[in-house]
Amino acid sequence: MSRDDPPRQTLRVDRVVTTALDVADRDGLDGLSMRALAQTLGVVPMALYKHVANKDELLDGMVDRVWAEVQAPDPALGWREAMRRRSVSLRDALRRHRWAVGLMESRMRPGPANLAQHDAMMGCLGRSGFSFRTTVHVTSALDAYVYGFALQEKSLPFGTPEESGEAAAQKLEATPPELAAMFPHLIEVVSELAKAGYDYDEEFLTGLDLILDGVERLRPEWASADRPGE
Amino acid sequence: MSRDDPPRQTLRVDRVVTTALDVADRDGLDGLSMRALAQTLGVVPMALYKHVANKDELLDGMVDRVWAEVQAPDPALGWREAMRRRSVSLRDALRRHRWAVGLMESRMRPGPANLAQHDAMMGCLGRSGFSFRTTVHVTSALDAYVYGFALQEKSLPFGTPEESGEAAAQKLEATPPELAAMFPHLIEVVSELAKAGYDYDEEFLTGLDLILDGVERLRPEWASADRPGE
DNA sequence: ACCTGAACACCGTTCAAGT
DNA sequence: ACCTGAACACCGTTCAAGT
Repeated sequence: MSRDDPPRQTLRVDRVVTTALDVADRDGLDGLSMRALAQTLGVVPMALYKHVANKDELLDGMVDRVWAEVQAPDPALGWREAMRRRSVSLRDALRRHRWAVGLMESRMRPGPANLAQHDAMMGCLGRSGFSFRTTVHVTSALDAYVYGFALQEKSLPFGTPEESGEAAAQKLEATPPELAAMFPHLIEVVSELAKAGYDYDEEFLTGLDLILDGVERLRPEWASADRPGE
Repeated sequence: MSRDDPPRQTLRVDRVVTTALDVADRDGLDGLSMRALAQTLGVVPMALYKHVANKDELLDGMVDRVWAEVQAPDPALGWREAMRRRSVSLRDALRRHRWAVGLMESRMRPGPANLAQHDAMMGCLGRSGFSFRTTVHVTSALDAYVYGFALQEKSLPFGTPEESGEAAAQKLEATPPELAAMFPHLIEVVSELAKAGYDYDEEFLTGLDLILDGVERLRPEWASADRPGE
């Protein structure tokens, strides 16, 4: 645990993690090898192992960086707006770092930013009158939704509604008629999408608000004041 | 495209994919190397390449097997029960094949079972009076939720509520007091969980029903008969 | 205190042969 | 038609050595 003796040391670890994020953002998780990272840093692969114990510890550090980018819920906004913004912020972070989606909840040693983020969630909901049980339900439902949405979004031909409409149209055109005949309902929806385009932002917010509506009904009545004030 | 000339051929591919599923279920996606798979099949690694073009095509086949395990929505049940059961079925499949969570929607060439499943979704919702827009919203919200839930569940110390309560208790005990002081709300929730345990099934269904409630309100009024009958 | 080079046990995949 | 062996360009990581 010689983590905090010489300040230069910490600085180096930071640089390694920062560069690792850059590499993963650009080349994906597959493109992030210890060797490739070392080369980007202008150093021999083995030099990295003075700063991180192994690749897993590097990933821990990277994931906590992403957590640090997520805006904590602000109780001053009222629980609903606070949850809404933090969910949007989490999705945004996962869009900036697509490689992270599958890793955010799977780390066995959650970092400080991760803990702080979850503590803020619990605090915000508890203060707003949610019971322990309901707090857990809300967190579970919201997080599942955001992770799942990010997971789907990650691999789809992303971009503007126009671009995704275009992609749907091409897919449609490339579909042989005998296949189209087998899946008429799917074809119908895809051709609607080809015309109308697909707006991920709008889609995300629709589902998010749908869940928040549901959460509202889980809330105990005695905490009916929507504004904070403890 | 010599996929269907000799029946022996197809049989072999099936066996390769089946075995690959077994290996991945047991050893995870990391444990599934072409070399390990070959060894399990009692064959030299290169022999596999007569049956699948490459590892990616193998994964395509594996993912479609998982899709085939997912119960298609049955319009005879009414849209709500149909959606509910298919969501539960999808989660179950993802629990049996934890390696699949990140792959279900990321394949560029969706297989027949995948297409059939999505066609059934669109058909069921369309028949129940959902507009094109709403059909897309419902599918997006439900799927995001199921994938995200499965993603979280995948890595958590799974098992019975008692086991997860136990795990929470241990985590709590291992937390140094100065860390606990920094995250009081989180600690509070975890200690509640340690007492009460965490029931994943109940949690999943709570969120699912919350979303289905929300979907109900998205439905056009003119389709108010809840039973099918086209 | 930090960096290096050689080495080990792995990957997916190509290519030229074997039967 | 199917299987094989050797090889190539990669992995993460250990270990002994260098400065």
